[in-house]
Amino acid sequence: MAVSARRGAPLSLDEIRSTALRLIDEGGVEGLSMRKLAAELDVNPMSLYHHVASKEALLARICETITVRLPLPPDDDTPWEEQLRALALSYHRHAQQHPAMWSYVHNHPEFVEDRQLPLWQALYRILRASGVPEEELRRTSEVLHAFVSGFVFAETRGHVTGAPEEIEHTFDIALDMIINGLAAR
Amino acid sequence: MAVSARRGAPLSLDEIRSTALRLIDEGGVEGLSMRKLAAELDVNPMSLYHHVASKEALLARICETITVRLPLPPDDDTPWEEQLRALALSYHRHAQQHPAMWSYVHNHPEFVEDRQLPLWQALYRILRASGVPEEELRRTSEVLHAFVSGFVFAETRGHVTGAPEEIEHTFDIALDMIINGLAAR
DNA sequence: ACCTGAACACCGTTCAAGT
DNA sequence: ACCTGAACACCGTTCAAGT
Repeated sequence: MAVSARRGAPLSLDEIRSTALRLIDEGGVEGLSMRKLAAELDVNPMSLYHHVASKEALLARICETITVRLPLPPDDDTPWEEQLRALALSYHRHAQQHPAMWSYVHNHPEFVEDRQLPLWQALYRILRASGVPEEELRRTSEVLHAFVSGFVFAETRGHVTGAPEEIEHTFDIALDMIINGLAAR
Repeated sequence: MAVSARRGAPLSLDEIRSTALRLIDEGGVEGLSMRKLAAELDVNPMSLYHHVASKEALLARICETITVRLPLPPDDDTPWEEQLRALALSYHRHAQQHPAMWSYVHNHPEFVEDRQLPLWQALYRILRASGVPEEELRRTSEVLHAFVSGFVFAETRGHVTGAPEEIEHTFDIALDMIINGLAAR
């Protein structure tokens, strides 16, 4: 039987992951170290490596979990403009909840590039509804994602100025530009 | 007189800066360490701190120099659409020359947020020509910058797929969307 | 004025050993 | 099976000492 030096339950991947996300929310990704995480879990640093191959692998796991949690607009018959807006707003809101982790995702798009992810499937569906031809879906979705995540990232970094309502308004303007640009295609 | 352990000329800020930029071009910002930089300059790591307050301060200096080097479209009477396109293309080309450093700038927009910088002055001028009212200049320029640098960053991170010509085409589409979105305002 | 060596307080991770 | 301690190869930076 494993001897836990700290409490009854043994260390679990889930516990590692959620504690790491909390520390990241509090102090940024650069503030997370395997040693601090272990201390927070009241465990030897090396114990973590029994559940996770490396720090990078742990961050990849966290990327997965927050990406999967992103709420998506329902597939109903509301106009595509509204659905696209809803998707972008959901992304925005979710990023504001975990800004440091979304910055990390933004810096490591490889963790989110799988086109089978619900995020991309939803975006494809909405773009099809807007009239984007099948062979342009990939390209157009890449552009839109770059725009939205670029904006959200800039906001996270304090590069969008003004009071909160003003920033909200700026985000609306950004969305209008995207939607107008798509419609004028 | 200072005793240089390595050669005739004493260490200079310029030499530190250009060598650091070269190392960053070769191995990314995360591949740069003060110790490696010192080794490359054939100098004791601590000598660097006589010319630069910290690693962060050095990176800030490098941000400045590459930002200033960005070529800007001339202030002539070509249509605003063309000038905006030229500015974005210049940004794009310049970022491709120093991708790692531009990624760093993207992650640290505070080094580039001074509105007196030629980059912003040029963008303001072009947006005025496009009919954006004075009180919307800041907001609109923030959105455009977020879009363009978001796209360029995604490309740098390999998140825009396809052969080089195809990526070029995707960038064109992105610019069309921005210009159409602006024109439809 | 400019440079240096030793030292401090951190990292991520390997490896052999414990239960 | 799970956990640990010591150790390795790195960091950025402070500080006192050299010329």
